[in-house]
Amino acid sequence: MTSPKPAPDAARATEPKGEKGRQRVAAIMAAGVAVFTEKGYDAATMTEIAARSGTAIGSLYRFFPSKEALADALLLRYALHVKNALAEMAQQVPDMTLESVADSFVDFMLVLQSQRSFAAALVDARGGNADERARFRETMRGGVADILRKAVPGLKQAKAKVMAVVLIHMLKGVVSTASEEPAARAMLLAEVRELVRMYLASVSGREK
Amino acid sequence: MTSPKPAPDAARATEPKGEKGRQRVAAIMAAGVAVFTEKGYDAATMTEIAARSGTAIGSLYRFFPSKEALADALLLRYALHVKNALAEMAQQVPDMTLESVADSFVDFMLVLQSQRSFAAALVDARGGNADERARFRETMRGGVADILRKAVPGLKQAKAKVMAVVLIHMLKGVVSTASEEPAARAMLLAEVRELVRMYLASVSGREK
Amino acid sequence: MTSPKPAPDAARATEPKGEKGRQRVAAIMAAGVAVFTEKGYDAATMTEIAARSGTAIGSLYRFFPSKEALADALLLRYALHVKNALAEMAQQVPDMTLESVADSFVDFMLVLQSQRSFAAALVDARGGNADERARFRETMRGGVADILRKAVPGLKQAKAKVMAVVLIHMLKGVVSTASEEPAARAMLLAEVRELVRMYLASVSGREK
Amino acid sequence: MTSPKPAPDAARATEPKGEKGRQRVAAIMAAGVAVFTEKGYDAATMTEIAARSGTAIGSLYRFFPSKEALADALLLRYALHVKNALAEMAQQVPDMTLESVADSFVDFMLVLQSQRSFAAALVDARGGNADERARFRETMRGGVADILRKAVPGLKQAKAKVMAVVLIHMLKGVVSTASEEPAARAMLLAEVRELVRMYLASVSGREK
DNA sequence: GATGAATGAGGGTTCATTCAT
DNA sequence: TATGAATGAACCCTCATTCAT
Repeated sequence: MTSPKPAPDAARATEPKGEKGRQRVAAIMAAGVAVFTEKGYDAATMTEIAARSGTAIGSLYRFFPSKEALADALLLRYALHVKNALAEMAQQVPDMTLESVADSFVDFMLVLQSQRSFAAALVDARGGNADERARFRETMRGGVADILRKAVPGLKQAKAKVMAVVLIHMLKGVVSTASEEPAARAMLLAEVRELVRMYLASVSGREK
Repeated sequence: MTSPKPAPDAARATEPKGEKGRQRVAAIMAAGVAVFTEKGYDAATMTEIAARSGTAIGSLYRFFPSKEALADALLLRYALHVKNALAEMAQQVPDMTLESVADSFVDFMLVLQSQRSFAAALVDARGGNADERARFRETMRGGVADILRKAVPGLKQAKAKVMAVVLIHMLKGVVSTASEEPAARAMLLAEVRELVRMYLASVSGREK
Repeated sequence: MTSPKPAPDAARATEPKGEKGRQRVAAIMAAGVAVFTEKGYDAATMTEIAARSGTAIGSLYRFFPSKEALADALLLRYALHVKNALAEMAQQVPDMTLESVADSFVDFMLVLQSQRSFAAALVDARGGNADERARFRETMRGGVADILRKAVPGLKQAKAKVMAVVLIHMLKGVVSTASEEPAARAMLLAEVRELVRMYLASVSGREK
Repeated sequence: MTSPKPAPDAARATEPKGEKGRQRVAAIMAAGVAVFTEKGYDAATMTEIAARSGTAIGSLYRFFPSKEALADALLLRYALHVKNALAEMAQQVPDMTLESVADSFVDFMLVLQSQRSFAAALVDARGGNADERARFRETMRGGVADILRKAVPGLKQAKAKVMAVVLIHMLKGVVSTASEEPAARAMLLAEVRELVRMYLASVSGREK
């Protein structure tokens, strides 16, 4: 299911030869995440991404043939990251209480954090390829739904899917807290944590 | 706290003289909402907004001295709208059960719906002035917190504020459902409704 | 047959309102002819055309929304010019000897001259829209064929068409002479003149 | 008159050492002809020429220090080709009738055909060095003029030169036919053939 | 010598904003 | 005051050419 060529045309040139190339690509992607996050897809300029990554504009285009291709590659990488993290989490679910699962979800978002906020700029906005965005959403929902079904025995597939959507949305709130003041932020996180626990607990009861 | 000049420089020229001027401004704002919603802040062009509102580009600039000013004015008007709606809701809270309050919140978002999706283009994205966006957020949070404190006697100010932030985030999920298929959407809405009820109910118990 | 909107999308904005606009368009077209002639379609730059016509680049694009549109408009105008000139010539043919007709063809090219050499840059090269080029060629061939049939009674349609193609090609030679030294040029023109006469005379004999 | 270094700076590095180098150069030139023909001088890219010839871009630049140098070298080679062909033809002229000579000219163009159409991309367009183009033209004219003087005894040098120019132009028409439909093309070729015969015959009479 | 990654000037095009009419 | 033609900075992207390996 995880083919070696994940995205046919997303990042045509993301496979540099030498070590140097890899570093360059990494620098570009880092700068891309930064700029897309700060400015959003439209307002981000390839020139700035090039400058911030210490790359000549021409070089940037050698690795990513278009702005959209760069956004897609970034999104794809993030999607893979998330997918793996969710898969890993899924394996540990059997040994966890429902509460720990809830907390794990929140922690999961906290870890993604910075990367996540950039994803918001690309996924929720008009950034990059629409298919790529849809694919990403599906990956995320599927992964979360899987975990839910393992955490809550007897949970029906359809119900899990719906819950996943709602849960993911709630978790996005975790990321939003980043822009709050530290004091307020701590309280917000605690509140979200509580809410997520409550949500999971409630299903367990309802689905029983 | 609410000074008579809510937005210092948001819409410097929004005070037209005659009836005609008011119509102009209304037409421009309507077109602005439409175009910003469809294309997002960056991709929206002043030229199109002018065209759609039947206004000459020069006239548009007489009323709104910049693209950002237009976005700010739109946001401000929306904020007022929301503020009033929340205030109205606040008055009815005393006679309502907690459950009805929860439902009202969801219905409130469903009513905003279309306007809301445009706000997303401006608030959550980088559209317009940052201060204006912050002000909007504060208005929203304050209004919701007020309602919460009326609905849940004994709820502390600080707690109410935190809950408001979380609740608002949850409610944004209502708007997101607009992009889902009808069938899935109905289920999602029901789920969110349930969650909001649960959230309010839980506080009532806890805070007691 | 000559509809008021000759080319549906060739020069969308070539109809300026005021006298000033007309002057501007004229200046742009003149500069366009000059630059396309000197550099050829590909090497010509919109920036230079703008500069030479004393127009800001943005203004140039108001009148001609793309480089191709400009080339097409130029070609269209030239085609119209040629069409009219040929039509006019056709009317005079009945009263002319075959020799005068031959000379008229040559003179016709001499008059076009400068315009013609630019057309070469657009018609014979890859300049502008392919359809536009094909249309132009057909116009030219049709016009010349008509004249031939009037000048040579009994000339069959098919034969006239073939002759037109050959004749047009010969006449292009008239334009090429422009790059020769004056002395050599005069001789060349005389030679071509003679050849054209001979060509027409020969058909008269053959077709008789 | 024909110095051993015909083109001072045309192809500075066209003298490879080993057999391998010669193959390289041949491959590059072949690819150059192909790409220039297909795309025209401007649209042709050095990268594509390198790729099609299986050469690294760096190597291509070792042999041909610039795009213009490559075009010039190609043109030079073509000029030599034409020169030889004309010289060969010149030797056979004494035993030929004027009609056969005329036909030979047409056949000559038909043989060049493909190569010729590429030359058009370079000679008639702005490809490569202007001097190189002038030199090529002179070569062609001289060769044709020589043949004419052998074919038509008593033909004066100056007259031969003028005729050569006209004749060459007519012959270019042969190449243009390539873009016509087969049926039309055959008729066109026949017509041109007839015209060339007529032209040569006419001089014989006049110059007598 | 061969290679191809790196460079950056320059090209076509858009659009927020201004200002003469 | 209303208008919309005019402006030009800035954007995305290409490609001839260089040079470190």
